[in-house]
Amino acid sequence: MSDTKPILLLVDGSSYLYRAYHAMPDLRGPEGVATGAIHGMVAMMKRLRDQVAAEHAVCVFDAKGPTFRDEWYPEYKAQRAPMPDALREQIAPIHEVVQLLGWPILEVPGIEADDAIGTLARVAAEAGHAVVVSTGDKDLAQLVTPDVTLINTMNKAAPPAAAQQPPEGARSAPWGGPAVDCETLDIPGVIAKFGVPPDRIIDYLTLMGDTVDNVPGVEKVGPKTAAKWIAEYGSLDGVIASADKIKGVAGENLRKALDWLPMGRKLVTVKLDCDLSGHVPNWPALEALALREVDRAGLQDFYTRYGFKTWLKEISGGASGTSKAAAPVSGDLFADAPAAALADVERRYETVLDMAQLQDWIARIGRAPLVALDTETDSLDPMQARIVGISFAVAPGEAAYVPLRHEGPDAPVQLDLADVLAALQPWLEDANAPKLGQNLKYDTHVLANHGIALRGVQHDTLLQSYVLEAHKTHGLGALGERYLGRAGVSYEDLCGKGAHQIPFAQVDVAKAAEYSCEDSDMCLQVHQILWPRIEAEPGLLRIYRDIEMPSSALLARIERTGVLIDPELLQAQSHELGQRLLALEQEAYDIAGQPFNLGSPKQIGEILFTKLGLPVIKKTATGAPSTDEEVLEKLSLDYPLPAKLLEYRGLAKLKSTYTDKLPLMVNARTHRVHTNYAQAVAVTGRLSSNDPNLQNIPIRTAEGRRVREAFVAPPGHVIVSADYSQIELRIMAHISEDPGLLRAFGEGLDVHRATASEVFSTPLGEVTSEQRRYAKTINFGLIYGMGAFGLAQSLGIEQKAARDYIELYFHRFAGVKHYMDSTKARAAELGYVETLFGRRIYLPEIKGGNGPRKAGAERQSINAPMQGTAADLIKLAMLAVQAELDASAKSTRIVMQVHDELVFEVPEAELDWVRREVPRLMAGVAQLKVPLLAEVGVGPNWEQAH
DNA sequence: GTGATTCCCTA
DNA sequence: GTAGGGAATCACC
Repeated sequence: MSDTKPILLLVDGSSYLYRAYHAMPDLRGPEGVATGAIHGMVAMMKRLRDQVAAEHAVCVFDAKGPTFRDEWYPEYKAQRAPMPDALREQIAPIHEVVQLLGWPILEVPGIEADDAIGTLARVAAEAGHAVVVSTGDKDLAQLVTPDVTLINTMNKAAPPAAAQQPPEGARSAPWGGPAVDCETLDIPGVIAKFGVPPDRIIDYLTLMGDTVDNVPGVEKVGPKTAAKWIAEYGSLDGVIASADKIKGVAGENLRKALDWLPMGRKLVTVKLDCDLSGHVPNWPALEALALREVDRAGLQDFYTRYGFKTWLKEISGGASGTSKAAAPVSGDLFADAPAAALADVERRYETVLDMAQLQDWIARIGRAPLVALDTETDSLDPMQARIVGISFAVAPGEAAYVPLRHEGPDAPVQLDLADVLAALQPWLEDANAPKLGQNLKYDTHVLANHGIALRGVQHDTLLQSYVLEAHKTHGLGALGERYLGRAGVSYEDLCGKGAHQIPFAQVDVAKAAEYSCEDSDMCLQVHQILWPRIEAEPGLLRIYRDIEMPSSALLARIERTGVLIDPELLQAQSHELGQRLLALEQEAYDIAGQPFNLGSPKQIGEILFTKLGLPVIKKTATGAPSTDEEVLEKLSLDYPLPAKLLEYRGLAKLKSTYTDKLPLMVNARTHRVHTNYAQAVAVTGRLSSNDPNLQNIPIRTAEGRRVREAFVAPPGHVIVSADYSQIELRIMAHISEDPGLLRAFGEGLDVHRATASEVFSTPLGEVTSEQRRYAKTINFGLIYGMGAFGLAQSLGIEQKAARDYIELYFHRFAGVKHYMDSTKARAAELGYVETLFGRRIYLPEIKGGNGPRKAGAERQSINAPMQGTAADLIKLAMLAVQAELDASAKSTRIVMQVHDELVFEVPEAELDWVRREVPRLMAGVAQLKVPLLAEVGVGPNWEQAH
């Protein structure tokens, strides 16, 4: 594309409407009206203006009502769901604000946005313009010519006039073209993405069809086959001409579709000769489409009405608010607009190599209202990692990197690590010096490894993103991409990956500085976008400020404490397990008549089903005969080998995952095991634990439980375990207000027994253990959003019988039934569910998903509020308990959290206090309509503390 | 070496 | 039926 031609920017407003609506959280303005789509559109239109140096532009929308395609084909778009009300009511404001932002808009009755864009693109190109079409719709790839380029702004944005390099870190597509997420499509780009050139896109779409618009193609033909055929036969006509030569099911389907294809082609072809007179002044001249100045006063009013505080501040002349130095402006009103920040802010990154420079930066971070920091280290293990360098960002674009332990022939002489840390220590440890970072729990460990106690942590972008949209990814690269329009250099770009990875210390200092400064810088800028969004939502603010931020610091402390294990005991168990495995292996070989790998499901399948001819009970996802526990259990009733395999599996699992592994995880310095709690992984708000996972230590079997004997207390101490009793059922009772459940918990009954008593109409005292077991399974099923199928499976009964039980249950516990129905309905309406404390869990597929996915989302909508509220409660409990331990200067330490259980290491002298206070604090974190109950156990090890 | 598959441990 | 982490095998590069 020529860089001298004037640029016309065409925006496919309709395609972005939907995407803005679905991509944005369900934001609400001051009066509770939906603003998510408006917000998304404004962000995108602002960003587009910044990124494309266009003189002329127009935002095109679909008009209401039928178009010529409906006349050709009445079923056109017939499948499409009506526009959601929450979006419909945002259309008028979107039109308004797009115009206020200076854009001409175009909406022509009877003409779809695509056709208007196609026509404008053709006319403009003929008049000597370079045309940029911004759309999320792949169909428009057919418009691409040397003068017409497509960009997809929601994903990736780059000025189209610039040479198009795939972003660093983008993987090559299989055919060697630019990565698919580099969304600038010129002719080579289209070929790379679709496998066919732009002038064959129509043919390609015709073959595939378009389910969204309800245009059929050839059945079973997707992108791969369509591209393959076109490559082979040159064009759709070529494919049609060779239809009888094409083999297989696809060929048959093609022959069936031959009569349809001409109509399909007509429908997917964008019309390039629409009459826009009367809608574009002086059509076909384009002068009327000049991009205008923004209407400041109008925008001010608009932003006020819809509660867009950040933009309001910005347009009212306020700077970013964080920095003395506002972001340098490139002559555009919106240059420091959040969504455009990183691309536009001039970068002033420094590499600090002498003491004077360091002192200067220490002064700057001391003055700055909020500083982002990031440590670079030599290890991913937070307890081992040592600093290689550290960076700070004080304002957008202003950051410094202090290299400390870079090695190699080209590495410059660097400041002494100890000197630098000593100089930084007062600021790092100053609780009144506000700091932020991305996952500062990690940096807290790293600094602690050097004897520095990081304080003054006010924000963490990992947790901000998690609180706002837990279901998305929260890596800094992803955040940069999502909110700043660029991902930045990735760690892999810098260090490589896998076996080829080099230590950070061997990275060139200049590159390391760029990377580290960019990370801190991005973190600061992402914060400027996310923090206002959290602040604006009282529920989310509470979760973030009162739960997640303090939990992060506490988790760092718990991880650092670690837990003492007895490696010798585990090694003895390993040895014993090894002996028994050896024996089992031999027995299995004898029965099978040959040796085979007992660890290989595939080989087990061959022996069991092929050689020995046992019946196949069920198949795996790939169609192979399953050998899982349930299957082997069934088979072991009639055959000897499956029982051996079951026993082998169980013991092998214990040995490899636990008794072998845990001793290897003991930290050489502390002689303890330090897990890592991932705070932003589980969408419901739970923690997860890894390296090692201490949340899945066996308990179900006596065999497995022995592993817990190795989790011990040091001399003079005991292990105390405190766990919430039936916390999720209690939460269900609270939310549903079901009288039966409320009463059962209120009276302190055994809830499963009480459930059985109701369901089976049996007096409480006469409930059999089997009835109780059924009730317990039902209760668990309810928490998981079960259906009859699941219940039948886990009880081993007919689906019909399971359905009867469920019906009976809902009859007796009508409040629970009502809760299930209303939470599903609410989730479908809002697209998310909430915990008692206001944590949000988005369920995108409850609206958009297909059958099974939608059903899955409905189950999540039932489970997530319970699991999530339980997660909130135990986090609050941990904080409350630790606060009390600190306040009364106790030495008792929290050593583990296992979802509804807290494990403590307690000096014997504090045992009485802990037994009394911990359950009291745990029960007191919230006042529900049922009491919370925490049960305490004490022992020399974790097993005996239960 | 890497990623998918299968299996299994926890709340 | 919910939410996680992880080991071993095996086909692939």
